[in-house]
Amino acid sequence: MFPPLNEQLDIITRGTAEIIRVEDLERKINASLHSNTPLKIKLGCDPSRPDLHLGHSVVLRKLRQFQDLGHQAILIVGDFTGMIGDPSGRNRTRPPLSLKETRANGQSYFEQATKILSSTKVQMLYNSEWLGTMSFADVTALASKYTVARMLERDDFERRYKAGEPISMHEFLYPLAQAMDSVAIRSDVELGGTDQKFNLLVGRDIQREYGVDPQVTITMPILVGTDGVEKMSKSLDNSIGFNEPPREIFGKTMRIPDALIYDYFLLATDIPAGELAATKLELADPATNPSTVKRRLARTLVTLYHSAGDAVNAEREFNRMFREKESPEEIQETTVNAPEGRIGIIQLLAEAGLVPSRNEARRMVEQGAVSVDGVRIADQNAAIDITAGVVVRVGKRGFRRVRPA
RNA sequence: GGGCAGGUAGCGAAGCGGUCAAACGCAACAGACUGUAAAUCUGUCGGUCUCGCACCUUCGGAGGUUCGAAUCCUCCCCUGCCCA
Repeated sequence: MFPPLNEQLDIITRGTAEIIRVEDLERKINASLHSNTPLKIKLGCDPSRPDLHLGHSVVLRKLRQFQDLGHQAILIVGDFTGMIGDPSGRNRTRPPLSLKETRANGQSYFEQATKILSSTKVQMLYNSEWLGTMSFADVTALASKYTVARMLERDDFERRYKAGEPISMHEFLYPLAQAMDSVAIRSDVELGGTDQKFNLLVGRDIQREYGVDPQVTITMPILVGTDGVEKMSKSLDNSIGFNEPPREIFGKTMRIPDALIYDYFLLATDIPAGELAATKLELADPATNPSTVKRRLARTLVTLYHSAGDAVNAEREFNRMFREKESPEEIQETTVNAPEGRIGIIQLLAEAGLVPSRNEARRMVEQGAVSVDGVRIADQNAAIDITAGVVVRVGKRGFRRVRPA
């Protein structure tokens, strides 16, 4: 039922950043073939950030490949650590979650992840199940198996330590907690981004300490965000989410720097190797207009998360807005109070929710970013007649259809 | 427990009694140019209006001194380093 070793290795190796160690992987695959049992492939999920984006898809896609080879995918929801939160002074962006929230987020994670994963060969577990029952003595015993010096090997810790930035004790516990997950489920392989390398390796060491055959760690390259600089992340606002509407996925993709086109094809789509190579050549050819390749990428991504039909529509919409410079077909509507049908432009922008403050509205008008029904409004005191309903635009992408209340 | 150094707008970082809504850099936003790319140039970047060198709310928190405080004092909270 499983493909032969070489075939498996070929697929598993493709696109990875690092495999530690390949010999272990071969050994495990052979054992799996021999006993006809699937390998357990672990992937940790962060329930505090339940919106999946293309960055997550890199590693999920790899997991999917394991599933297709007949192996068992195991998603570990880090609800236990999620409930503790992150009380370290610097990072208050991770408020503790309630049990209910972590379950809801876990469920949402699952729904999104199965846009890529096969929903049949996947198991989802919450790590509070085993971490929550550990006593302080258990934790101490676990902590005794790792040294501070080794913890400080982690780039992130080392940097912060040298820079005099705070590191809370519990942060040292996180890698150990993750490692306990690997012990608990006896994972054969753990997947993660290259930024997770340290944590994954701790898993190996701790498994060994607890008499479990150490997992193979496979790291995948980090997908750069739409800004072309930082790693893709929702909080940096440079991500493209699974759940975003077709138009957004298409538009955001078109806005990525050209240099990223190939990486996105490589890491975030599943186009065949041959096509990938052709795309590389195409991009290297000075006669190619990168925007045509980028359009193809955008269509591919929309198709992946929605449908081919949605991709066509999204592109048409895109052309309409930016090539023909017209308003989009569907615009969010609001109503605004306008005695006698007229309203000041500043008031209008503010009430329609197109700007966060009236000062911002003034600035936008001043800078020539505002138009009503396609006509630029340069006067802050302009009174707009909205009795018939108007389309108000701020900047490149802020549209709103406004009618009198 | 003791000593020292710090906590300023999204981030980094000046300011150290008035001319501070607070220099500068990054990020962000808008305009021009484009392929809604990048790069570049220009402008903006706490809030309100009667748009003024106006008013209101900000410089870890709470009080206080002063005509006047981000700047001085007191207490508290938080961070780093050193000593114990």
